[in-house]
Amino acid sequence: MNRKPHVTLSDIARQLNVSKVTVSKALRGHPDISRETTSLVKKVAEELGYTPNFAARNLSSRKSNTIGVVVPKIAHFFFSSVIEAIYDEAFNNNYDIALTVSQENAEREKKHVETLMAMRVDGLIVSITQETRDSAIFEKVLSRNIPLVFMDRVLPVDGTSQVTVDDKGGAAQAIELAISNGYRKIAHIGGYKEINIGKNRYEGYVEAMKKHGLPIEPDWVIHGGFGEDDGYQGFMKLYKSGHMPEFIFAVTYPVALGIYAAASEVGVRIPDDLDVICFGSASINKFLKPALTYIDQPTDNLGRAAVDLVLEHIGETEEYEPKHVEVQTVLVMRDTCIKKKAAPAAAVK
Amino acid sequence: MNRKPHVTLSDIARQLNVSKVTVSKALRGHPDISRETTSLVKKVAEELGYTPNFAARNLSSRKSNTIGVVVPKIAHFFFSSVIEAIYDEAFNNNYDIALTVSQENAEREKKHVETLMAMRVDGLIVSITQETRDSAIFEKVLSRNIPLVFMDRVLPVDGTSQVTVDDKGGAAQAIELAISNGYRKIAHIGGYKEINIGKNRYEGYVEAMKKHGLPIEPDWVIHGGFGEDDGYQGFMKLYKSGHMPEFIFAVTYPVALGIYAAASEVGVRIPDDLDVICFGSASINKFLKPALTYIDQPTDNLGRAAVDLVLEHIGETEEYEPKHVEVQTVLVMRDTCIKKKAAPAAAVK
DNA sequence: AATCGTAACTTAATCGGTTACTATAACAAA
DNA sequence: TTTGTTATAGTAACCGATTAAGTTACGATT
Repeated sequence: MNRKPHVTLSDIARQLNVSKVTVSKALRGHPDISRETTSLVKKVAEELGYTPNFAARNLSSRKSNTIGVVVPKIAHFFFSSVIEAIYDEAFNNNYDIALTVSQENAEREKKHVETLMAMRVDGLIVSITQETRDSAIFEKVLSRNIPLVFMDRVLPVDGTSQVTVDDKGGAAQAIELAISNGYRKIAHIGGYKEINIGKNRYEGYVEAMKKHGLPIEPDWVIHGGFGEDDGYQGFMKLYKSGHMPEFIFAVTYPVALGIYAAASEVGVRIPDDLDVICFGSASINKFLKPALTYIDQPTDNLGRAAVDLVLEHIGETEEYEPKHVEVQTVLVMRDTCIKKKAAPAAAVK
Repeated sequence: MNRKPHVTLSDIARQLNVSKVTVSKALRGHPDISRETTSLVKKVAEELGYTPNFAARNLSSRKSNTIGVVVPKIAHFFFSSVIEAIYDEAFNNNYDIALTVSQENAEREKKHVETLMAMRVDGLIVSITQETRDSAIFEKVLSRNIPLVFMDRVLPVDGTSQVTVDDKGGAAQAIELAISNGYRKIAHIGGYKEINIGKNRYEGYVEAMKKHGLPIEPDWVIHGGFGEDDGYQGFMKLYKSGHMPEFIFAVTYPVALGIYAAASEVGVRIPDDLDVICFGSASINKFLKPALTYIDQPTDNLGRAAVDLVLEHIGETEEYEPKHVEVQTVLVMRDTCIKKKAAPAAAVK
């Protein structure tokens, strides 16, 4: 492709017989330049079809006005919602977003962080992959003094800020509801224990169980990934053991869907034979039969909080104080996790 | 924030007592530089923690190695899937993606295109908003000789390439299936006629109907947006008219979901009282009761084809030839749009 | 009248690379 | 010996902005 040369500040300057600095300042509304000159410059810029060159601007000003984002997935209700919020919040603050997708692959994640550093992003928002264990690359980010905010899925690295969901509290709330509805045999199909959301949701489950003096059967706690397939496998493991619980707390919405799929395959009816609750949701939940009762993660708040927090850090001139923002969850009642054993043969559905 | 100064080529050069050009070339594996020097340079770069400065690189090389993308939505199965494919395909070709989200807002869309031009993206992939009618900004892109590929939702602009789905053919296929299953009273809740996907799916419907000599009732064709709410409203309009069809072809999956919601609200049973088919799907379709039979849009192919096409255009040295790639659809049978009126009281489901 | 302040610009340097030439040495070919 | 190649590296200019540090003119101040 042969490109037409782009219009530059100098082109405008030449046309008006002023210096390019004058043009630069005028376009940025700098008070040095008189009203008339400014409007003249703007007029000519428009006529010539001037488009600023961000590379040049970033290079000389040493900032990109961009926030780098690394997420493990996009085609997933939780992340796509959060990302939409991030874009919107950044847009409202006149910041650009450089989004990258790690595909749950730690190596890609590392590459992306390097790319974003090369772009000299002003700050970074990261949600780590399922498999991320090494924090070296993030230490490198910190050593460059680039504000780093972990979102939802965090790695314990000193000096980083975090925006998370109250995983423990939300999980406990889910279990409390199940118990108050009469369930005792409660299983948990959870995520990896090495990552905060897996660990904390599991702990919330454990705490609530203990609080009510309920035993935690080792084979009723299954740890794995956060996807549909993990839910499917988890259910099958429980099912094949022949030792079925009456209730399952699923670590994510996709995991719950996997449970639905597996259950329907082997003829286990939800919620009659087995009841379920889960952490997170999706827009289509209302079309699910039965619709899942769930612990809602306010994706919009999460995204906005993450952006606000990096921006805050970017604004701080000195070493910034790491901060931990925790977003509260809300229990949303739908068709599952309902009262167990209503008056026999008189259940008013 | 006070940032540490970044390591530059000159820092490495000084350390090794060579010129920065040598370093630059070495790092890029230029044959000018000997094996030993190259590996020495790379070693020192590593030790010093060198991170290239993309702004500087882009500025002097006059290319960004980035493809700009503008989509109307993210938190939507179709787009999030396409975007994931776009990211992946770009990654495999060593290109970066600059993603922007217009939120179905033409004004934002325009701003985003301007930003991407300012970033000097090497090419552009755009899926327009529902409301985009003005092509001025896109003409501007073309006048700069920046390859522009419209994806899925296209605007008729000379000189642009397109990657679309065979909307007309897919729609016709859906109608054919309905007719072959015995339906005659077929309605269409469609999108805006001003935009290709709305227009072509509508035309596919019309053609198939005409081909089979079936009348098209004016009040059985409803044009609107592509969201859930549009489906809900569309159904309600049909319902309130008292003149109900026996079958609806929905222009998108969300529209079909809206129909489901409205139908269940007023007690119309799907597929018994009213049967439905739609264009597009979502990963959760299998959990829907009844699961929708649909015209599948191969999102992965779409995304990859779009990237491949821009890259092809970017690679062309001369004026490029606009190209139109059409991705084929696949009819996927699920629980709806099944044979009507099977042998009475003997329907083998 | 000398000094000052300020509005409105301009000059020069710089950001961190890349590109297009140029230079040098070593060795081969003639 | 002369000329030609080739491998390897260096020089200088430039990409298109921004920033810091001057200028200039002119009315105000004392």
